[in-house]
Amino acid sequence: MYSIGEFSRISGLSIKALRLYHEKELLIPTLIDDQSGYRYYDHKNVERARIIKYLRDMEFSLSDIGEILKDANDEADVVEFFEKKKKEILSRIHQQKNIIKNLELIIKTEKEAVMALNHTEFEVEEKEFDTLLIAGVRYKGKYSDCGEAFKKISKAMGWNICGKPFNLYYDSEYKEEDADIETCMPVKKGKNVEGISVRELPGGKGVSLIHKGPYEALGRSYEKIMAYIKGKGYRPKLPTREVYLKGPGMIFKGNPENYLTEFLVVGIQ
Amino acid sequence: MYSIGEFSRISGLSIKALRLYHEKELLIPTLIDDQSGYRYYDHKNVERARIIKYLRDMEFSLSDIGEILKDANDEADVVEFFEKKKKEILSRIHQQKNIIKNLELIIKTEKEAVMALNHTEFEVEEKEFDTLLIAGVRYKGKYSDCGEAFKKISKAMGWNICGKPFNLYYDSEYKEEDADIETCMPVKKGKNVEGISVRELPGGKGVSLIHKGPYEALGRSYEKIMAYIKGKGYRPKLPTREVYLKGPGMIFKGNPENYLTEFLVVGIQ
DNA sequence: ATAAGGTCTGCCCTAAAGGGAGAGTCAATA
DNA sequence: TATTGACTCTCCCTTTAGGGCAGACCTTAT
Repeated sequence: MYSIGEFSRISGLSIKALRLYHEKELLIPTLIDDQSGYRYYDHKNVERARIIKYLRDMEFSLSDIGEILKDANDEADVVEFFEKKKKEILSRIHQQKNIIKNLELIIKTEKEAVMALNHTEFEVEEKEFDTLLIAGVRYKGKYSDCGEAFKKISKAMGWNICGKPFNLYYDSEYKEEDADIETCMPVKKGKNVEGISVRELPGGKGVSLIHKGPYEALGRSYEKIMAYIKGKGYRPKLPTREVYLKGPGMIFKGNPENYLTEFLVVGIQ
Repeated sequence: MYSIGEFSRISGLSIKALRLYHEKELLIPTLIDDQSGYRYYDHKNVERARIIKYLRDMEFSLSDIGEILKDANDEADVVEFFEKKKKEILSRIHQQKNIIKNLELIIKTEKEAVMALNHTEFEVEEKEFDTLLIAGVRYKGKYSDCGEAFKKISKAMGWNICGKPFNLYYDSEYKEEDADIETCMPVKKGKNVEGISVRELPGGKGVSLIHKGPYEALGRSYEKIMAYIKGKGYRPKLPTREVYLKGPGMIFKGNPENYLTEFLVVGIQ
């Protein structure tokens, strides 16, 4: 006969747990002293304690364990409990993996933004651009309409999206209203659906300038890149691109002073 | 201005949750009517509610969310929270995968036992046996000593074990005490360690008989297989094998009437 | 006898709400 | 204006599997 402390050391279950299991009638001491109320356990309890501990380690609830111990005398009878538990855990894992995907998306976005902030001088650069598969929605309207277009593309393309969102501007002049805009996202694959065109955007030689700061001040950087192009005698090809490297995030609006936008004129001659 | 019910529909948070978030000062209504105590929300609360819901979906605790909303104004500031959360979830997934492994082990064992119970007639069969890589512990003693030997092998071989445990009997006669026994488990790979020999067990033509019932009654099946061998004029080769297809399980002792043991005499001539 | 240490019950605490009681409030209708 | 029905308020209890603590009681050794 073991006192509760000894039995706790034997079974690896805490005293509190043993008292709880007694209360829930999962593990009833062999003897309870009438006078003192002391619980005494013997070797027959060891086996049952081992089973309970094992099932707790498998994360069965106490009520499940109660049912298992009540209904089952043989491993064969618990298989259905185990199958059910397995399914539960698998679906839990699935859910957690989705969360991780979401977390990683934001982590990655931020890391890239920090890299961009650290490693560029925000000067005009000439670069070679690859052809890019994109999903785009083209419309005439205002810049601010692009939010809705992004939502539409996100919904339609889901996990196929593989890069930063951007706008293509088809007007050769600056237009406040009624501008000819195509809102785009790079994709791995995808099909044309109502209003969304999936196609290749040609690459080639181009110039790039990263703009740091609020969107209201984009004009200055626009002038700068155009002045560079003119200075070099290039003839810019439409559409121009505006890539939103870092803007208002999925969670916070963020500080507009840290927004990063990349102007691209691809296909200079 | 929205009442709590309207705001609940807008934000997708339950009324109970909104009241809780108010109490925890995570989401404070724009106006609280002095007379009635009614909470009123406006559009400025919508954004914060969206963030809170998003973070709850990522399974952040309310206190974490409080810290995030207090300390951070920008996505960049939350990256460390996200990294930490990601680590937590990954370790949780790891743990759950281990549980699943354990569950599957028992499920598989039981399914195989059920198959064995259904598909054999418990008659002597002649079969061809493959060579088997095993880890074995050899000793002189009683049958009941094998439990400890199995524990030793399990501990040393871990996840390399790939089949049912069995004993090899090297005595040509039945011995109660001081029998020459080798306790074995099939393994995928492994090295000789103190007391455990990892090697190939030769296969070949052999006879098999499955015994259903308690170990005490093994004698009858032993006689049966020996009678068969004698009747065919085979000369049995030592050691004989006793494979424990289903015995007392990891959880329950089970019903001995359903224990399954396979006798094998491999290498008949 | 006394002291030390073990054990008892009972109460409160955790996280994130959900459920319900009983009272008060708002808005529309008769 | 009165009433009705739908909302909302606060307060309290419940969930899980125990942990922590207080004050009382018990066992065992010296």
